[in-house]
Amino acid sequence: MAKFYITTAIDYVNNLPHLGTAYEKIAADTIARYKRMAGFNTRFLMGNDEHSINVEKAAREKGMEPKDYCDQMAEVFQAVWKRLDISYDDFIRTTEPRHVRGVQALFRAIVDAGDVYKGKYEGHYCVSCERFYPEKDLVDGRCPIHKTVPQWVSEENYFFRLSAYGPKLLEHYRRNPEFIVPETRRNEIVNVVESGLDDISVSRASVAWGIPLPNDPAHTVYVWFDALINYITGVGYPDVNGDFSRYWPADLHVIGKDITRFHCIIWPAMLLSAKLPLPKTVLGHGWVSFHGEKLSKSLGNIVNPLDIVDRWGADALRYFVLKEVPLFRDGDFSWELFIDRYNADLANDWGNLFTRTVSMVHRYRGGRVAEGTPIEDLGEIFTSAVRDYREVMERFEIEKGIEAAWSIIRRANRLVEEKAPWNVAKDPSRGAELDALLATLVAALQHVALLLYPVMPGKAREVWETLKLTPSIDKVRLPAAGALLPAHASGEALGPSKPLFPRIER
RNA sequence: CGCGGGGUGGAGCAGCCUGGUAGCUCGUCGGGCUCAUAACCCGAAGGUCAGAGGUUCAAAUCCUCUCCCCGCAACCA
Repeated sequence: MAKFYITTAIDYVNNLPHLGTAYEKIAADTIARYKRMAGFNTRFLMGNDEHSINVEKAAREKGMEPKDYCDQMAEVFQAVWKRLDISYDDFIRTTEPRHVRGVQALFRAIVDAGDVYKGKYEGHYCVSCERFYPEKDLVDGRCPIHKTVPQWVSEENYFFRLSAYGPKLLEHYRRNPEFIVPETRRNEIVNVVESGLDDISVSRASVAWGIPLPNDPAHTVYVWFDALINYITGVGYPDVNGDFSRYWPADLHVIGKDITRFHCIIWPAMLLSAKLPLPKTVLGHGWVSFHGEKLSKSLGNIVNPLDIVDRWGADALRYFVLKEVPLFRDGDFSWELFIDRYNADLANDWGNLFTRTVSMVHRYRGGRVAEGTPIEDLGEIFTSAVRDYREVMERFEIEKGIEAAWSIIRRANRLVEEKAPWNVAKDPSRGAELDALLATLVAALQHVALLLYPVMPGKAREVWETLKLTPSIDKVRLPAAGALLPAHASGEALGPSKPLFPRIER
C-alpha cells in the first residue's frame, strides 16, 4: 500500500491558536483524510515548537517554568485541534527526548559532513525588537521601529555552510517542479537562491532554553534549526529503521507562505548535508484575513476559532475556510460571508436535499429504501463527480473538490423538481417509479457524504448514519473509476429527518 | 529600482500558463412547485474584463508602460 506522510508547521507556544493557524490544520487534515479514503497508508504529524527565548519569556511573565508552561500549552493546543476534528496521528513537542535526541544526531551528521564552523555573530542589536539589524536598515544609526540606538553585540556562534548548497538546491528545484507549490512561491524561492545564499548562524550561546549542541554544550541549537527537524524526529529519526524507513521522505509539508524560505532552502540544505532524502512537496498556503484586515495581535483582531465552533460547529468553519480560502491564494473571513455561505450552501443546498429526501422516504415508504440503480443521468453524475474530485484533490485544490460534490447536490435537487415525487406518490400504479427515484436520491446523499467527509467529517458521518449505511464512513474507500458505491442494502429503516445545518436567522 | 499578490456585471470569485461567442456563487426582478430548514426549480436584467499603446485575422488571455489596492520587510500562519 502506498504511503502518504503529511505535516503541518509546528506552532510557537507563545500565542494561542487563532483562525490562521486553524486554517492550516484544517487544510492539512482534509488532505490527510482524503488520502486515507483514497487508500494511502497515511501518517499525519503536527506539534508544538517549544524552545526559543520568546517562549521562555512568555513563561516567566506568567511566573512559570518554561517546561510547565509548555506542558500547559500543549494541552490547550491539542484541545483546540480535537474540537476542530483534526485527525493527526502524532503530536510532537520539541522538548520531548525523542526530538532532542534526533536534533543532536542530525546536528552531528552535519558537523561530520564538514558543514559547521565556528564564527562570530555580531551586529546592531535592538533590545526592544530582540533582533539584529544590518547597517543598511538602521535609520540615522537607530532602530527603525524604536528609534533607539542599538547595542553592538558580538557573540561566538556556530554557522551552517548554507552558501555551499545554492547550486544543488537550484538543480533540485529544476528537476522536481512539484517541490514547491504554488508556482509563484517557487519562482520566489528560485530568485532568492539565484541571488546567492549566506551561511546562517545555527547556535546561540546566550539562550539556555534550547537543545545543547552535541559538540559544544555551552551553546543551544537555534530555534529554527531545531524546529525543522521535527519532521524526521516525528517518524523516529535517528532510528532509521521502523517508521522512518516507512514514511520518510515526507510527501507534503503544509506551511504558511511566510516560512517557505526555511522549508525550501534551509531545510533541504540540512537534509542534503546529512545525506537524507528531501521531502516531495512543500505547499506554501495563503493567509486568511478577517473583515479585510490581516490577523494581527496589535490590531487586536485575532479570532479564536473556538468562538466559531461553539456557535456554528466545526464542520461549518471547516467548510467556510476551505471553500473561501483556496490553499494557493489568500482569502477573507467575515461574519456576513460566513452566514451567507452557511445558509446558501450548507442549509439550503446540502441540508435541504438531505431533509427532503429522508422525509419523503419516511412519508411515502415508511423509511424503507428499495434496491435500485440510479435513474436518469445520475449514475454518470456520480462517477464523473468522483473522477473530478480525485483529480483536483490530488492537486490539493480542495475548493474544487467541494464543487464536485455540489454538482451532485444540484443535480439531485433538480431531479426532485423534474420528477415531482409528491404527484407520483398519489398514483399507486407508479410505485416502482417512486422507489427508483427515492433510491437515486439516497444514493446521491451517500456519494455526497463520502466526498465531503474529508472536509466535514462530523456532518458526513451524521448523514451516513441516518442512511444506515455500513461499514462506518471512515472505513469506506473512494469507488474505483467508473464505479458506484454499493447501495443502501441493510433493509433497515432510515433514521429521522432533521436539519443538518439549521438556518442562521439574521 | 527591495520582494510578492491583485484590479472581470451590486458583492465575492473563475477564466489568463496552452489567444477565438465573458462563466460561477450570492444579491435583485419575474415565474413555477409544495417533499423540504420561507428551503427547492426555471427564466430575466446587469460587465466596452483598471487605463494607454503594441503583436495578431482575432486579446480578459501575449508584450510594454501608467494608475490604484493589499501583503511581507516589525508581534502574527
